[in-house]
Amino acid sequence: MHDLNYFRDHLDVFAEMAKKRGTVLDLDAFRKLDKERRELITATEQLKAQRNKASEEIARLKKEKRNANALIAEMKQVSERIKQSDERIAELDAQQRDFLLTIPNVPHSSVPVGASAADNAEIRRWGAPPKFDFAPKPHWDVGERAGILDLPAATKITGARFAVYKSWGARLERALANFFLDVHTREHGYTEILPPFLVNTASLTGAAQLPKFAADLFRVENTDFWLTPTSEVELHNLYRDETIPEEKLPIHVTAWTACFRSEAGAAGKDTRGILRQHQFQKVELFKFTHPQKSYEEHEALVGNAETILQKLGLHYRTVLLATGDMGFAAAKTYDLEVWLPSSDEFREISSCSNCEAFQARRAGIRYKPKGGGKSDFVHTLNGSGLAVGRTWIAVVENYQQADGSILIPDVLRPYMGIDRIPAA
RNA sequence: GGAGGAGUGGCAGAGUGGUUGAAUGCGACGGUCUUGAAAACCGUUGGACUCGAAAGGGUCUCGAGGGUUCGAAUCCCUCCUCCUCCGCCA
Repeated sequence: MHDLNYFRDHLDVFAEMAKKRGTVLDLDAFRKLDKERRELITATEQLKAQRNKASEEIARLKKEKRNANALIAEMKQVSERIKQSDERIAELDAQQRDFLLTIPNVPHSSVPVGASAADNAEIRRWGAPPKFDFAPKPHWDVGERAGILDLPAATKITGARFAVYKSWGARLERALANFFLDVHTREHGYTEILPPFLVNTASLTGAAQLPKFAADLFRVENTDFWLTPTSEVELHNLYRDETIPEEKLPIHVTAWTACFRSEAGAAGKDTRGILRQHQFQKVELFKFTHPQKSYEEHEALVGNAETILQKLGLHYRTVLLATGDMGFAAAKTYDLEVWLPSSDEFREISSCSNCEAFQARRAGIRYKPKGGGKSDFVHTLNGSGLAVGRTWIAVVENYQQADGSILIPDVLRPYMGIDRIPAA
């Protein structure tokens, strides 16, 4: 959500931004609503001041045992008017809030302008595609052949877009999550968090998933609980409605959770295999930073995620998303795309965003400057470090062998206890 | 799930309809004293929004939301959270 005053004073900036992101804003309606609201607030506060003064007066008259009936009668009228105004103001507030909540963040000036993923800018590549003396198979083939992935079983138990991992496949998933957390906590200085997997409406609104993206979420019936779509929600809300002393910044946290997404708009997309699931695991990186440090922290965060891919020896590229391809809350986003040899393409495995004060404002997360002074909103950053399921795919595809076995990258061997998943 | 109890400022803890945004204590900050520190003493000390160039005004805020009233931290209703006991349970 944007700062109301800033928004009001920079409507042209937002019109321009909407154009870049490919949406339209009804700014005339906003102007009208805002004008009525402000005038009404000013008038009502004057009435309240009058009432407060009269209340003191009444108290004094009563103390002196004098008659205050005339004043009380007058205030009765005033109170009635205040009540009506307050109701109208509440209506206008709600309308204004609803409007502001649906406006996306303003892209940073370094973000390429463009309507779609085609306009994204490749920043760098690492490594090289592995060479095969046979045609590499897609992960569902490799997984099934090695007996580590059972999709029919998942369909029976739950339905489409769910997976059952078996034997070394289950072990690999667990090994990856542990490895990620160990690197981020031991080498990158993040504090490990294990949060709830169910979150409430306020948390989702604070993290900018609601009200706009309800259709992408699973909700638990008859409760205010939703299945978390990403632990970004939980980590962000760790400090909701809190003011953090500046000397505690930056705060770096990481969490492993399951993530649940309805994939409402993805019918027919990536239906084979486990690339796009209703449930997947992810290790998330999250930072609360001083506003002036957020862009250097952003680069560092992307580097933290890249480190994982490098340690695993997986070929990948780093992409700067264009305005039209960015998420709602982001001001700037890098995606990491890992090489999948079966389809000869890069696929997203991490998305690292600087949301600046956008989420912090929605959730009321401030910092108090060292020398005193006015508190201000922190900047928040999030990134996958990494998506576990997609890393599983990348390892299985990139390290598959002609005989159907799968080599284990060196860094994972202590976690797996073997150096190769045998062909079944 | 059943029965009780409680939610007040950074913390502890008063306050049950009228100059109470809130006593008092602790903490924190500034000062006096001291070679330095402690102790003692003096003073300052929530936040959000808003009008104003500033000085300085104003509104809101005692878990949340509603209600009663001229006026609510105080009375009523709903909800949330925490604590105690019982039951159930990984």
